[in-house]
Amino acid sequence: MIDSIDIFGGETPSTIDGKGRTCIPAKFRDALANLSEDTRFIITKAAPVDLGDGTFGRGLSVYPLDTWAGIKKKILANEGGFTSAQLNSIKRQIVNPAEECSADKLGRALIPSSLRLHAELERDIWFVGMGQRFDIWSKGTYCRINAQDEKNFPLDSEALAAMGV
Amino acid sequence: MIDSIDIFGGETPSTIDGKGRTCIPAKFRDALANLSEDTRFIITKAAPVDLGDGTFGRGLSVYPLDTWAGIKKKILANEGGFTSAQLNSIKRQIVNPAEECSADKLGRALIPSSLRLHAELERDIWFVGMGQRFDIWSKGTYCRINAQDEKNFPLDSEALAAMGV
DNA sequence: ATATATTTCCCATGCAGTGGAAAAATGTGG
DNA sequence: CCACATTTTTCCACTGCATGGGAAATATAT
Repeated sequence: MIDSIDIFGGETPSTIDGKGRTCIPAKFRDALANLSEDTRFIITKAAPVDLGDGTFGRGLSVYPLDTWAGIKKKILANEGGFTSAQLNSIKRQIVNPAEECSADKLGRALIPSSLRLHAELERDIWFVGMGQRFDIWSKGTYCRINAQDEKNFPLDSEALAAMGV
Repeated sequence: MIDSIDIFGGETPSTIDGKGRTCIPAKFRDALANLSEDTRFIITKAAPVDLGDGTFGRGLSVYPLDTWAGIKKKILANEGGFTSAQLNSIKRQIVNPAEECSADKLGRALIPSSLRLHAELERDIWFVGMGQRFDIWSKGTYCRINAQDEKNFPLDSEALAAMGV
């Protein structure tokens, strides 16, 4: 059973060129085209990941236009029941930085420079399918996140058995 | 689904030159032109942001002429139901400082010196899309706001999950 | 009335973003 | 293992935005 949270999957290494463009992996492009005629998407900041050494790994999240519209609506309607100070903080962190983008005829997209800077994307990057969205990380950051995950929450047989793996 | 609150989006770094001029980012100019033939706008003081150390970050908010007219009308009609002392305070804080501006033929606007001073705009600044308006912050203030947001209300998985992210 | 400061307009320049072509790499089927 | 198709990367040329400076026009002060 494939449902709507299974749209984007898999990890794909890629690169960003000197002008900040990157080739969206073909399977993600196909998934976007599958989902809707409108293949535009929204790029924004991903939730920072605690690297365990007092620093945070920063990356980007990419949503199909409609998916983002739904999320934004929920945030603005404060479905999480936050205080107004918290809600403003959330807006500043992920709603305001969001930018609408699209791929050119060759499947490339320009990552807006402010977001490129935020995620420290220079050359080598990873695309990571996350179900209803996909994330973009610099290679270095993604390596550190993986190492931290392994140390922090090792997947032993117990943990896996609890989920029928 | 794109609606009227999605006009201005994204963060753009820029500068103010020695004459107090700044180039309005092209996408914001386009959005203004899209919205109405009259591309004038209103600049006023933004709501100060608590920086957590007893100080406040001050910036500016920019509204299309029509949008501002609607907001001003609501304020003056006291739709918020404030006491008259509160209402006067609100007027002094954001209605009175408001100034009408426009971009020159090259897309640059002169920020009135009183507002420049209020927001401590010197050289490096950020334009931040906020939906129906956009804000202008000095680079230093904007950095402090972001740092404060992260410290104060980190976007962890819990917070985001509450909103379907 | 004259000097000084402020604002507006225009030009020149550098650089970021856009698009296409083609080479290189990768995957696919025979 | 080879031939072919697709995807990804690199390269180059072009457009348009951003930026700084000079000069004209306007306002303000002396």
